[in-house]
Amino acid sequence: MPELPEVETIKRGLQEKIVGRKIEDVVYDAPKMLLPNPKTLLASVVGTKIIKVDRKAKLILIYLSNGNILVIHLKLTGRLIFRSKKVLADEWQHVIFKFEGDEELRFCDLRKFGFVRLVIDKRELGVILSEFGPEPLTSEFTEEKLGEILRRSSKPVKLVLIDQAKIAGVGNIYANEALFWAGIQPEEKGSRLSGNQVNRLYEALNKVLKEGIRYKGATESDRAYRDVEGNPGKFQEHFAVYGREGEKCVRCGTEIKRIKLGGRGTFFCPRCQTTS
DNA sequence: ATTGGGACCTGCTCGC
DNA sequence: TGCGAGCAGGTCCCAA
Repeated sequence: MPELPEVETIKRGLQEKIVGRKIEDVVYDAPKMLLPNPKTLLASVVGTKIIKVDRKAKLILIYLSNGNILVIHLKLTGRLIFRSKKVLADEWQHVIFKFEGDEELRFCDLRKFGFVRLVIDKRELGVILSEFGPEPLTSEFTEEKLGEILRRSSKPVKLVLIDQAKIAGVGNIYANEALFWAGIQPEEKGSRLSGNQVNRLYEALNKVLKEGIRYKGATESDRAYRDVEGNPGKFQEHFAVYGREGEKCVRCGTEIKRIKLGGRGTFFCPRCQTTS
């Protein structure tokens, strides 16, 4: 579910709500979501204060006063919802961080693929983060860099975009949308893109990621992404191709097609998106 | 070396 | 109405 814009929206919400709070307790009913294991994690977390919240790729990073860091991945259906302890339980809540005072943070996840991982220090965190490619919307990610990444890849361009080791944070929705706005067919090999296509793809990626953030993420179904207040995003109202198989292209009216690439649904306009 | 499939889980939607 | 197949925003692991 959550891709860069969704996780960024959650990060911003958490910065506002949980920084400075002291964690009084952690309760859970899904031990597999706590890494390396619940005992170790609880021992290091209970009693600490939250110093800082950050994001890298699709990971939420929560820095604690004892130097440890919590790394959270929401996978497909994870949510982090900040509530008063008095509010009725949320659907699928499995790990709850209880703060001193009236509030708590609920990690909800229908499919339980998500996890909270205890990371000991910045050195260990560095090892984890070094696996990721450049972060879009930062100075690390230039058009030249994107061109270099694509040139080195014989895979379909869409698979390059969602490969976290190559580019951080882009997932299925934003890859589909960016390729539409760039006018590139998803199966085209990265190495075959022209300079002009690379330029368009760079601009399109920036455009859709920024829009995703502006609309506070995309919520496709009622069991998917929510922000920290439990509200859905709005970017799904602006999808050009994702989930629109059989509907008309917003640009030329041609029917949107759906194929499978790397096992995942891939949507595109057969007329607007070409293979050069 | 790439690629394809299954696994991890749960629940909704669609076709028969 | 019931039932099975297919699908879902992510990622890891193994086999061909």
